[in-house]
Amino acid sequence: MKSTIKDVARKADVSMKTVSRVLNKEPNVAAKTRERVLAAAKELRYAPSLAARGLASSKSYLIALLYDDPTPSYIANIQKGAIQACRERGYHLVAEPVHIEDAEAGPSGDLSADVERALERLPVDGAILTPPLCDQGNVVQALQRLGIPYVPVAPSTSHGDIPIVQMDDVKAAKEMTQYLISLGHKKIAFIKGNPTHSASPRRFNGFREAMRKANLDIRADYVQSGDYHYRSGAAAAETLLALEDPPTAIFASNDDMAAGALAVANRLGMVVPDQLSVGGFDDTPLARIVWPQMTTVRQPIEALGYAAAKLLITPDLSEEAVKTLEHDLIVRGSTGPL
Amino acid sequence: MKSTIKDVARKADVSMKTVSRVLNKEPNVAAKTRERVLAAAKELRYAPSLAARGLASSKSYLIALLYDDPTPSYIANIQKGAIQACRERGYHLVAEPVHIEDAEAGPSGDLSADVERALERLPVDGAILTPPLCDQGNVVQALQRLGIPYVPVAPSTSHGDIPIVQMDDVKAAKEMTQYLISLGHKKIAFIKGNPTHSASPRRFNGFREAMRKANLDIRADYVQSGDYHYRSGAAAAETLLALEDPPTAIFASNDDMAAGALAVANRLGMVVPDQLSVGGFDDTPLARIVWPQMTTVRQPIEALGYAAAKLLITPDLSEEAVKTLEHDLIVRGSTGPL
DNA sequence: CTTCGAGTTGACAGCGCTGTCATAATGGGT
DNA sequence: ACCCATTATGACAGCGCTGTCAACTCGAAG
Repeated sequence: MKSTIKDVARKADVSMKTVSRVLNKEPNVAAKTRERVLAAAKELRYAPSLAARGLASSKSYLIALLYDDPTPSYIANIQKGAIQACRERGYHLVAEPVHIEDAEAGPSGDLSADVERALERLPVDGAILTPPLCDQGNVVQALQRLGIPYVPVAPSTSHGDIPIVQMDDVKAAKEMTQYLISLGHKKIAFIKGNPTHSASPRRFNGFREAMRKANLDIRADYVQSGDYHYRSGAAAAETLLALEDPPTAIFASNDDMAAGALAVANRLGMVVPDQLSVGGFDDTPLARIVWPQMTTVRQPIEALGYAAAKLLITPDLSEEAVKTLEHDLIVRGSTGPL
Repeated sequence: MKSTIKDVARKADVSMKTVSRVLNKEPNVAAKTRERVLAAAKELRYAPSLAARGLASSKSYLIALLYDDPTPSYIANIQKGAIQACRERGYHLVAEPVHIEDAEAGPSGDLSADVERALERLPVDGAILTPPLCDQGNVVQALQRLGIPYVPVAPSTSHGDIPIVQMDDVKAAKEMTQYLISLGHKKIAFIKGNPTHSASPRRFNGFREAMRKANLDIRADYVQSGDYHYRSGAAAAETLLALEDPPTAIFASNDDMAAGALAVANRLGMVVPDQLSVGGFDDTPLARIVWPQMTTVRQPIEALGYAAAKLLITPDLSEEAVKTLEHDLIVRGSTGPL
């Protein structure tokens, strides 16, 4: 039923090794031989056994995606991109959720144990480390101890010479802010995200830079703290809009919080964007569901996943260590001229 | 560095085979020997190589999750449950997205080719088939041809003797409807979902049954068609609320559409739930974001994934072929007495 | 016509584990 | 004390593939 290399070799009248060479695109195979082998393989519907191949070559053709599900849609997109890159190269993607909470239990780092337990039996060829895991020292150490190459996605901490993929949060936040300023807004509020998330300070910095550059000062009461959840965005907006001199624009550092702000504004009877502009970040599905549809920043999430997997499978030494992918400012109805 | 069975065997002063027996929980090993082996394995931090094990036993310890991403959060939850089941049993989960659209291109079924290409090289021990893939004949055939056991999650079509996991959509929809009726509603509208999705007719049937049972008739203009997206729910609600004799309750067959309905009601200045009750289905994150928070049905999605993976790894012959998991009616603020 | 090297191919071992089967130890019944 | 059934253990082959290295082919240079 299931054909092996041996069958193909016999059919093509060559040695198993030659078949192997053809299948692995090794050099030094006569074109004619290659064709013959390829034809035989095709006819027999031959598919190599990853297990055997892995055992013999100590490669597994497996990439692990390590994550701690904060935002499912984020991971889903990373996964989508990563799988595409894997498919194109004959690899497969195993999903490995890791719970940071577990780690808090013990000082020795249950978290890294979690990673090790999951990966030491499965000899993956590489791991994609998504935020916030990429900033967990013990996870990184576990990976290094196991000798598994990894690519951090959007890490905040430095990873030495290891290549990383990321987007430019600072620049994106700056662009959003500049866009709001260009609409005539001067009283712009900012809702910060969860400080443990590496992107939070970067987004705030982008906001700050843009404001400084435009010579607008940032009032302390215009800067609210949130935790990336809807509710915190709503709470922040309530505080902001209850101020004596409320802002004319709110830039929330993610869509959920922006949606919360939008809902509060709507409830207070404010007309968006005439009386208040609201900007978000991430371009989640929610951004198109709320009314009015939200102006936000589209992260190249899928592309990040793709780039990370690709980097793992075919390390591109020619490229620089830090791969920064482009974002987009998506202008929709929640922002307007003052 | 990496220890093998040989090392453990030497350390425990037994044969490799005995180590293997202990590790695989085979019978006929003296308790004392078992302990010795276990201790040695632990000390050496021994982890079996899945590749070698797979090659020798023609098992891969890999389960595939086949999906065609209609709702990312649905798959994310299935995946979460499935991975948990896998972890508990030393298995791993490989994610394999399959695009139905591709299949529409050719009549021969590019789709099944997609599946085959992905799985024939990776000898997974089983596949979890999520909707809507579980209703695609060619996918099922491809799996059968490859001899890969599979468990369909919430399929609409029959799968013979193959065990399936599902929830009872009919019953859940019935319960929601009965709940609305118990609040005093008689004029209840229903927004149908995408008819190609297997759950759609089931949910409508549940609604119908409950109405019939309560001797309430279903006005034709109270039944709207949607496609499970927010926008279609909004459109349906606009139609419904513009009727001369509008309904007092709207039951949308998923949360996105219910959210659309809710938004329309809010925009029209209707007070929910005083003037209109809205029920959803799925308990997505959105259900808690909208205002008022939505009454909905919580699907046991994660549990479905868990059960499917478990069934694949350890087929429980004692249990019946159809495993129906319990849902919950989650009552929140979007529904109230008439 | 020989020599040499690049290009091409194959024989063989072995990756780490488990299945098979043979062997050894154990223990209860006579 | 002896036998046999049962349980416990080990030797060995081989899963399907690839790495190593030796061997062979062939045209160009000497």
